[in-house]
Amino acid sequence: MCGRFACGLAPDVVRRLSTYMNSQTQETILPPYIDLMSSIQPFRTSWNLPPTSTCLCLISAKHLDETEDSATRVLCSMRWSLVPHYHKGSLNEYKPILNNCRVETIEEKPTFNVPLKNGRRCVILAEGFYEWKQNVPKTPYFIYETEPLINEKHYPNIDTDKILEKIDKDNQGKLPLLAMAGIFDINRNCETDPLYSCTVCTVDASETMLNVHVRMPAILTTQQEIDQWLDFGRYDTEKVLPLLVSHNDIQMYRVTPSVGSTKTNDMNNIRPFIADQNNKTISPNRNTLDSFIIKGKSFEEPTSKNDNIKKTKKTPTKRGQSSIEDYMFKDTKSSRKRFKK
DNA sequence: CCAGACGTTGTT
DNA sequence: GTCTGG
DNA sequence: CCAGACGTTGTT
DNA sequence: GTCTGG
Repeated sequence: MCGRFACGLAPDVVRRLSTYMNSQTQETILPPYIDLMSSIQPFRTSWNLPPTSTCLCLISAKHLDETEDSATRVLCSMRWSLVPHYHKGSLNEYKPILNNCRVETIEEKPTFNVPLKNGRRCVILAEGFYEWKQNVPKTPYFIYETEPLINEKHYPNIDTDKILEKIDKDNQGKLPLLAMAGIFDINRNCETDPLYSCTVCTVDASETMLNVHVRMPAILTTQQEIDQWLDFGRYDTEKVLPLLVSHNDIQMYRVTPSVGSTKTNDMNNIRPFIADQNNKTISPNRNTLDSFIIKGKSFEEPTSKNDNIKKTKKTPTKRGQSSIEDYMFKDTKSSRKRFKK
């Protein structure tokens, strides 16, 4: 499932990271950014985005301009939590919080199938998402595909070029972005007309994800998958729904319990978190990853009777030799797996 | 015909 | 327990 | 998703 | 808007 995520990168950075090769023209294109939520609730960079907040996503440009080719992409902001096209009245009068939609039943639910028939598919961009393991006390994890930048000196409020340089150098050019498949709709009855809102498609948890939860977002992993998911002109529903499968090429670590409150929206949320012997919080404030390692703390799973969580093997950490990998769940198997219903 | 629903999650 | 706000 | 509130009256 | 139930 996906009920909270992080996107602390400025729209301009996300835009630059969304540079793509147009499959029709073979041109490298920097997509335009269109803040569709500017008059309602403009996108704000945050490491703690809950349902109903404004997020960033990619859609086909043809949704906004009929004359555009459907392979052309646009980066835009939308409300996360679908407000269906049929809803009448104000935004807040719509009670169900539709932040997720189940892939298994997407075609039998009118709320999702109608936008789907209109090709309203989007890709919601995040550095990673959070999941609370439902033990006592419940413990939050940050789940991601590519390691995010976790040195606050580098973003969000610095020069875009410098961040890109940093990603290129420290992240081997891998993009610290997760592409979650989503459905969006347009509501023209609200006083906030038109309202663009989206929902994250969910699938059964993959092996790695099962450490924490039984559902997970459908993640798109290649430019080809993103191309097909977005290009409703060339790929119909039947062709693209099979793209939405459990994905196992993810990593995760525990994060601070303070991520529970949406008031806490700083970068500490996506740093590895370690509890002390009494399971009390060691505040990650001002700590960099290195300072955890220097304290010699290991990644400890909370234990409880019902817990069958896998423990990561712990090797004593030496100063200066440890890396973020010491705090991760590791994948051992292939990146993809299909799970039968 | 009109009225009313239209959803996911987790938990029991 | 249930709703609202973020 | 989680956290936090959940209320009225009269008076300053 | 569109489907289901009465």
